[in-house]
Amino acid sequence: MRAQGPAASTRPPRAGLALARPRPGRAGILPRPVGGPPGRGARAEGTVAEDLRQVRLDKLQRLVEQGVHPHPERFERTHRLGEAAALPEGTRGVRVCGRVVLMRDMGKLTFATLQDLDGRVQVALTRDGLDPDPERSRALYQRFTKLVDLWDFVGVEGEMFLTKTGEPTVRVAAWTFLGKCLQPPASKYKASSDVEYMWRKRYVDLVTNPTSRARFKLRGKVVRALREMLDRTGFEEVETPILCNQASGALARPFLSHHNAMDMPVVLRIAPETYLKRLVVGGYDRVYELARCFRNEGMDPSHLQDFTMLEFYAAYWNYEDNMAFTEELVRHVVREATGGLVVRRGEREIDFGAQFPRHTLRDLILEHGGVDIDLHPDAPSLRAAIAARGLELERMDAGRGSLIDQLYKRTARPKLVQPCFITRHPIDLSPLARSADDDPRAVDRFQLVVDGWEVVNAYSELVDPLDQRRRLEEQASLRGAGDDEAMPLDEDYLTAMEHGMPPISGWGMGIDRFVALLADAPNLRDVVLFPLLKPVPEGEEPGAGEPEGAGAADAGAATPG
RNA sequence: GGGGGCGUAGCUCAACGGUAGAGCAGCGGCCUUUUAAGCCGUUGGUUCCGGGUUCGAGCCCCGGCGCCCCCA
Repeated sequence: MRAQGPAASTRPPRAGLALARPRPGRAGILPRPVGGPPGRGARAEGTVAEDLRQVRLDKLQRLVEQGVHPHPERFERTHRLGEAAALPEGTRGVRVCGRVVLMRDMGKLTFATLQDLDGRVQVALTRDGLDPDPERSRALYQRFTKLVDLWDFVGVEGEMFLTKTGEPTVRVAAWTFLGKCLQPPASKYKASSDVEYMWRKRYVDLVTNPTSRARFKLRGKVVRALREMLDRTGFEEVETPILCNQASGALARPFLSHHNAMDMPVVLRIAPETYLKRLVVGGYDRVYELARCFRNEGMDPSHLQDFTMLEFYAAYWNYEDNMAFTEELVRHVVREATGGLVVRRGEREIDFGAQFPRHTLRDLILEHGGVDIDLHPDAPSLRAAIAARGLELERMDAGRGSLIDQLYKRTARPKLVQPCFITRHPIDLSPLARSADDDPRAVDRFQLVVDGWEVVNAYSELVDPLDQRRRLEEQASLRGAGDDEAMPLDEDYLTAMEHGMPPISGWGMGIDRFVALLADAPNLRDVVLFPLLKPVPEGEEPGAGEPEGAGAADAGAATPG
């Protein structure tokens, strides 16, 4: 606030109105210790950002002094901004509101562009057009040009007209202040390309970046279309627990937490699967859940620790019924959400219109990796074959199922660009899937892979409680041996199964992945509103330079070493 | 875990180891049809943090923080 005019140091508190004031402990008092570094003269207090903020606070103050409420309670609009922009010339009584994102002040005429989540419209204010009385009109006009900043909210009322260049515009007869932006706006027109900034400050990203707005709009459409078709085909939506006693339904490590009142450990679910299957026991024969799930695992562009999975279960279906349904469902959603069946992804085009080809896992690995897994019924034999091909896998000491999985991910999956189904997974990797009638080592399972990403995973469910117990015991022993991805034994689930299950086919889709595919987003975090990031102590950066002196007291343990 | 990259004004970005700059935003002024309006003037810096090398560091070295990408 140096040389910033008279407003800098005077901020009389407004009686009655809770006006924001500068955060305590920020600007102001910066006692220079005696032994401070030479050369750098006494700095004025405050950063540029704080100065800009103060300018806006002062404007808000002046609005209040003019009798304007700093936080009005409502504004009745007749149209959203995009709707208004489509209105015919001459439409009267148009009331619209939104954020001011552009302003062009030409003295006695000012154009501003208002923006909301899905549209924009230009408005025009003139010095003489805001009140019959010239004096009052001028005052209202200046209130706008002097006291409204970019990113403030305003409402206007007026008539649609076309400018010389044909732009639909509201000729403003009256305007209302609706909210102040105290922070200096990020940008007038250029969206940030810094992903960290986009993720940490999503609210800014949404204002500046039309691509982001489109992605989240697409996400909404995808979810709506999924729900719509499931509801229409007789599925019931339910909600099952996120906090659980044990993690089951997938091979993954859970997040751990603790329930204080019950003094017991809890985990966050890694999948809703076993709960939904309990519901099938209870009579829900078509059931689904849009389930937030949590897996405490490594991070990469196609994995989130906190993600959304859609699971559904259909009694009396097998996995082949489900594959047919999946193809319909996916096509329906792609068409509803994108308007077509061909999706551009980077340089590639992905065609959801064609029949999805079906491959067995064995064929894919044979084709791309040169190993025939059917010739190697046990781990040592398969391991030798892999080594003979000169392939290095991350966990060569793993069991046969895991070796197959690694082999597939390494050799075949990256090559699968167009949508395709993969079937016949090894039983070791599918402890909850029904084994194939013609091959006890394989299960009745399929995955849908698009552009190298697994989007859907589904199978004919294992409904035999005795077989289930054997397989879970196997998993439990793996667990005992240190594999913390293996599944723990879930007695309650086994008991539920013993009450009887019909044939079931279950299905799961990674919503974030599917949306990212359709949105051409390189990273799942681009389709999650607020992805988890490490915190950055923002603004409260202590220890500004002086190692000794009074300022050090609040520094605490900010920087070790 | 290994390798590579990024971090400079509110925002987007410059700056051979030699005085940290531009555009936009902000502030003051002019301007009644602009479209990232224009013109004149002007303010604004902890170069992510901490050490080191050097006469001199945004740049080189070491350590740390945050983020991205790739590999196992």
